[in-house]
Amino acid sequence: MDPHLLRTFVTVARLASFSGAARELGYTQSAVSQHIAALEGDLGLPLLARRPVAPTRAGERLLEHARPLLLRLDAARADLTRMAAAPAGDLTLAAAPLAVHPDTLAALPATRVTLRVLPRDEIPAALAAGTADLGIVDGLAAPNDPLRLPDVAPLTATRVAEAPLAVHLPAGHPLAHRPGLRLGDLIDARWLDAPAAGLPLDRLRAAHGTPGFRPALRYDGTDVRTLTALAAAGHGLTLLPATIPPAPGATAVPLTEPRLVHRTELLRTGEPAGPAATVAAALTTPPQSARVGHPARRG
Amino acid sequence: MDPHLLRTFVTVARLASFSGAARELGYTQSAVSQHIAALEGDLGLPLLARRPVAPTRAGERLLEHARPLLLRLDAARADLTRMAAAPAGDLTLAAAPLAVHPDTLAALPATRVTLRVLPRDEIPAALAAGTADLGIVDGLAAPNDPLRLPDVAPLTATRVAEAPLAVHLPAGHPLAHRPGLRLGDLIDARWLDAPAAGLPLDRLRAAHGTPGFRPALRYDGTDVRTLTALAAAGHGLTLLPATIPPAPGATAVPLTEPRLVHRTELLRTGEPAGPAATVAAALTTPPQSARVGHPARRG
DNA sequence: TCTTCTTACGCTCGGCGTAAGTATC
DNA sequence: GATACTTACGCCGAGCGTAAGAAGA
Repeated sequence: MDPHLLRTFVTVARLASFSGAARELGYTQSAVSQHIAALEGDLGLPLLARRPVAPTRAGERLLEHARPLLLRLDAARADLTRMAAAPAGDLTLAAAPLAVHPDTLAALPATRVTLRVLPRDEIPAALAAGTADLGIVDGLAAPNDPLRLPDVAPLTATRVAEAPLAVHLPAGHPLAHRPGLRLGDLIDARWLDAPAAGLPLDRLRAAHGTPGFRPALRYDGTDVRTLTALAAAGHGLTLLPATIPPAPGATAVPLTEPRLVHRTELLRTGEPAGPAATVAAALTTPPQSARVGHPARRG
Repeated sequence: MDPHLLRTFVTVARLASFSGAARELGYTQSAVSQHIAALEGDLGLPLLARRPVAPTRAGERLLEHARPLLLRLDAARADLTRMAAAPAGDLTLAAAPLAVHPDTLAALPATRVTLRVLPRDEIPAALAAGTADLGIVDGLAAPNDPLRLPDVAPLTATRVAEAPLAVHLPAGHPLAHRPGLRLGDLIDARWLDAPAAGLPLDRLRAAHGTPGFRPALRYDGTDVRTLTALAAAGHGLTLLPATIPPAPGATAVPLTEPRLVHRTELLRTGEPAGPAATVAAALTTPPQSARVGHPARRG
């Protein structure tokens, strides 16, 4: 269960080739073969079928363990070496598209800050890898509930804001003139599938406890204006924080049921220091802090 | 970043002693010293202060990474070796106290099942370690929201049931005759702190977004009847699923605000097989399934 | 001075590469 | 017979223990 062996195993499984993995990792074919043999011997299970190379059931299972394990291992190393590199003075902030909001932008100092907009899922990894010093993530949540975040490293999350939600519909839509909408009214509609820029449809399904919310057009970019424009053009509905204005030709109708909010949280690794601390303080109204990324996180 | 080195580091930090760690791990003092030196050299950071032995800031940070990492590594090994040990025929089910409900018990076959009641936090680890074949966990959640679970291994969670909530108060309590209660009415009350048997107070604070819910008596056991008895005796309030009858001398008043439910989920590792599959099927109404324990879990 | 961590040094064994072997297409 | 994984074997270095050294109580 040496990480080197696991890394080799994951690579072999991904490339479905021993020799390919050897090339990629800078080993000889022989070494890769020995790695896999060592793992299989250690666990007492065949992990890979040869010719063609494909994981066995046990191998599949090991992959599910190994991938997040290696991710966390890399994150740990990156986090620590970054600590050694010391405060650089400049600050990089990784933000989810919907988390970029006038209020948050106002809290930033004018200079020495780099703002990077990333899909929300990649933000914890960016923090863990040291690509960013602070992160702003967002998501759907019950009021005052913390967000659920991928667990790649020990991160501290602090509430920044919560906003009500609204559904963007083209002006001609039959429901466009309602004062408010329930999610249940919209299960059968076609929805824009924009997990990077907008809110993932899975979260809607989970919130309502049904399948449905069928995807229409998919958009993988991170541009929110594109998303509102697509909604205005009738390519599908989208649920956004009420702070986002609808594009011309569209209406934003408040969501009344269930009681969900669009929540944004500030994410940081360990204790913030230097310029990160000031920005973090500016972004967060008193506390609402909870540690995430740990079994004992609700302690 | 070899796991052996990490394990040594964690042990040294825990015992605050190189020689103690050496004894516990079966190394010589010298080897432990070399392990720590190797880690510090690799990361370029001092991790431990000597004399007295205590982690530095970087060391603290590494501990936060290393502990869950080693936990997952052990879980992976245990999971795989258990896979090798093959289906034993007998079935062990690890359940959180509040998850033991007549309905769930009715779904169990009469024989060849061992039921172990554990604190809810230990159940994922028990599954990962192979101490149990299936788990039943519970918690507070918004309706149709999945539970948040510690992330020690790739586990599959399936909804079993959701129940409304009720506050148990002694019969003489001023609020005991209300038809329903809001959580906000009870912030300043004294609460039973029983994280193993009942619901952790932290979850109440998170749900209501305030501190408060001050702990009165703490109870660390897993016996629900003890908990209801303590509430009846006036040692503090407690929030329980409405399916749990109050003890004599207490009343259970439904919780109306916020809209939370007591949710129970079935937990299993990988694909269920053998007797575990039948029990799993009996416990779960159609699907409501979501994978947990993975960065990509909301994919 | 005693305890505890560090450093020096030699040995062993794990793990890599080279090269020969074997199985599958 | 070509390709791709396995096995044999020798070499090097990582990592352990023994033992001597240094530093704090």
